[in-house]
This record gives sequence, structure tokens and C-alpha cells, in this order.
Amino acid sequence: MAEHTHHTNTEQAILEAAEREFLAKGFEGARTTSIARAAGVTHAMLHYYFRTKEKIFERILDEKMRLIGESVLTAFGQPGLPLPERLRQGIENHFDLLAAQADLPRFVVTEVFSHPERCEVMRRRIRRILDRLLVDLQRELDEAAARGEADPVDALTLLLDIISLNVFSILAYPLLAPLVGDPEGGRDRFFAMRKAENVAAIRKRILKIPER
Amino acid sequence: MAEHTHHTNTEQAILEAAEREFLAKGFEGARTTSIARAAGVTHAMLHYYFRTKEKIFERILDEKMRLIGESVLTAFGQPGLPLPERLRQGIENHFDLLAAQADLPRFVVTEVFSHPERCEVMRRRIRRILDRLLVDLQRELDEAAARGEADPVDALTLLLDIISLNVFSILAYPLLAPLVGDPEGGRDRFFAMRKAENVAAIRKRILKIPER
DNA sequence: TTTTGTGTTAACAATTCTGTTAAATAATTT
DNA sequence: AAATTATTTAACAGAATTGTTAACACAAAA
Repeated sequence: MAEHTHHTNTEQAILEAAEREFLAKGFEGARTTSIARAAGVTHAMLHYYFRTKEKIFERILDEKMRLIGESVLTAFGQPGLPLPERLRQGIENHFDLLAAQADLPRFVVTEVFSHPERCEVMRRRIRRILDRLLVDLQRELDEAAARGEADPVDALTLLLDIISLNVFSILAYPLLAPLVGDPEGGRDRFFAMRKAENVAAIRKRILKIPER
Repeated sequence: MAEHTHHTNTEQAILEAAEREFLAKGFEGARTTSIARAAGVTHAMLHYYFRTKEKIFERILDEKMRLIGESVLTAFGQPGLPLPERLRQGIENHFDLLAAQADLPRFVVTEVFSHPERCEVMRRRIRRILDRLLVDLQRELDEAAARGEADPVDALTLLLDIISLNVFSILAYPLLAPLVGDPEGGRDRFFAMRKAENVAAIRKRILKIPER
């Protein structure tokens, strides 16, 4: 039998089990009894610490929404490098952050994108982050364009391109992996390929069109 | 009251209601009673025509998986055009097909990506479609590269780039729309912008790097 | 007209799931 | 130590959900 007494932190155990359950099955699919079992506590404990299933879910969802937003900021918010290098690093960081939590994008899609009210919450977070990022990035893009080193591009557009490429790569991995590479090289190989491609695609996106 | 007798096609009514319910709420979230109510039939009729909730769901899911795969094929499977034009048309067709069924990508993500066995089914469909497409497309890409009109690119890689950009645009629309354009121009404006950007990005992806 | 088979209804059975409660146990304070 | 507070348990209540069944209606065939 597992330790059943004196969880110095029952609350934490519940949260961790809940995170796994909700990420794997979504809100509707998750079962509170299953969470309790996985946490090694009685079913009633869930209602003692958090009143309802919804309350537990909100804790998890909030944390994950924060993480998704944060990943964009920490990936791209490093000024001081030359533009191509900054972009390359940003894309790779962003990709790696997502790859480290590969079930996160699917969770956000299923739980946020379909619920307008949750979209609103997420949107406010994103807005704050973009406000910090875009001005800066746009300036760099404009400067590079002025120097004739790059085509003029809208910063938000470019960022959406990056996020599209990265998120879809992670999201669709279970579907795509066997299509692209060897079956046993697997995950790492696939991720390496897609990461490189996403960098290459964005590099070219800002490339100055050669005059004839 | 609605017509309650002699539905010449009760089965169809159930399927249509089920499609709406499953697409909106997913398998776990969907309620058979809710489907019955929406179809205007008794709850027991669902079990008369289809034995279980699962059976109804499979019907819908199969149809939708087919549609997603088909959209790629019908969009890109039109040879005989010059490469850049063929790509532009392919991307736009694919985008439009998805936009016409905007809740489809989310449905596939929630219901397929998280279930390995469903992934396997979907993968076989995709494989068949790609086999028909890729050889042809790769040849065109190679020819263009040989003529010095384009950089050499792997066809599957390019196709994944396109699908990433298009799918994410549709998928994340509820989240992104207010971030990008005016609030009232809304959906059409957002879609038009993203579609144009995706074409532009892929165009540049195959662009030949200018020699200095 | 009787029979037969399909479609339909209403009520119900069985399960599952969330949330509650009262009592027991441990920890903390006084 | 006594009292108070916090945590845990076990049993249960209530609701919702899927699936079943027996009776019924109606059409077409025999």
C-alpha cells in the first residue's frame, strides 16, 4: 500500500495528479475519482482542498495559459543580438520550450479555443506579452529593412508565422512522425528536422527579394 | 410541436444533430439526450439506429477524417500549372476548404491527436494521399530547381509548412482575430490577411537565394 | 382481414460521477 | 492536559447519463 497518512502536502499531490489527468483527458474526460486515486488520497479530499472539479481545473488551466504565453516572451524577448541571430534563437527557444511540454498545445486547443470566455482570458495575457515584444521587434525589422538587409515585414505577421510552424510541429507530431523519418529515430529526429525547417522558412521570409 | 411521426429519414436527422454536438463539445462533452433533442426524436431512437454513443461518434469521426485528408488532395492535386501558380492555388484552396469548416481542425486535434489508435487510422489515410501527391510535387520542385528558378526543397517539408500555416490560422482564429485587425471587419478580413501571408511565406520559401 | 416487420414511445434499470456529511483522527494552541 | 482546529475517512445522497425493454402505431404484404 502507498503512504496514506500525513501527506505533508496533500494539496500538492492532488494538483499534480489533476494536471496529468486534465492534460491527458481534458475537463470533460477527466474524473475526480481518478485524480484522487492517482494522488493516493480519498476522493473527499479533493472537495476539502478545492471545492469543486472546476476549481481544480482552473488552477491547472491558469498555470498552463501562463506558461504558453510566457514561452513566447522568454523565447523572443532577448534583444541585443543581430536580427537574424535573434530570430533563429527565438524560434529555437520557442520550439524547445514547447517540445519540453509537448501535450500543452493540444490542451490549450481543446480547452481554450472552444470556449469563448477562456479565449478572452488568454487573449488578455497574450496582448500584454505582445505589447512588450512587438514594438521592439518591429523596430529591428524596420531598421534591417532600411539598411537593405531585409524585406519589410509586419512583426506580428512574422511572429504568427513562427508560432504556426512551431506549434503545429509539436501538436501534430503523433500524426506526422512516422510519415517523415525513420520509425526508430523517432521524436528527437523529427523535432530536429522541423526546428531546422522552421528557422529556414522564417529566414527566407525576411529575405530581401533580389532585383533583376 | 415538431413533426414527431414518420421521419422519412430519422437516421439522417440524428446524424446531423450528432455532428453538431460532437464538433462543438467533443466525444466526452457530447450528450446523447442532447443529440436526440436537437434531432427532434426520442432518446431511444439513437440506440435503435446506432447501438451506442461510440457507434454514432465513429460515423462522424470517419467522415471528418476523410474530409481533412481529402482537402489536402483536392487542393494540391491539380497538375499542369507552373509551379508558383500551382502552389498559390493549392495554398488558397486548402485554406478556403478549411475555412469553410472552421471547427474541423479543432475537432481533429481534440479527438484524433490524443488517441493513438485514431492517429493510426488517420495516418493511413494521409499516407495514401501523400503518396499520390508528393512524387508529382517533388518532381516539379526538382525541375524548377534544375532550371535555376527555385531553391531545392523537400516536397513533404514544404507541404508540412503549408499545412502548419493554414491549419494554425484557422485553428487559432478565435484567439487571434481581435489581436490582428479591426474588431468588426472580423473573420473575413483576418482570413484574407492570413491567406495572403501564407502564400507569401511559401513563395519565399522556394525562392532561389541570390548569389552575391 | 390477419400477419409481419419497422419505426416509435415512455418508462425504467444500472451505472457513474460529483459533491456532502458526520464521525474519527491528528495537529496545534491554550 | 484540554480545547480547538485541521485533516482524513467512509458512507451516502442526488443528479445525470447511457442503454434496455415492453408496449404501441402503422404500413405493407399475405
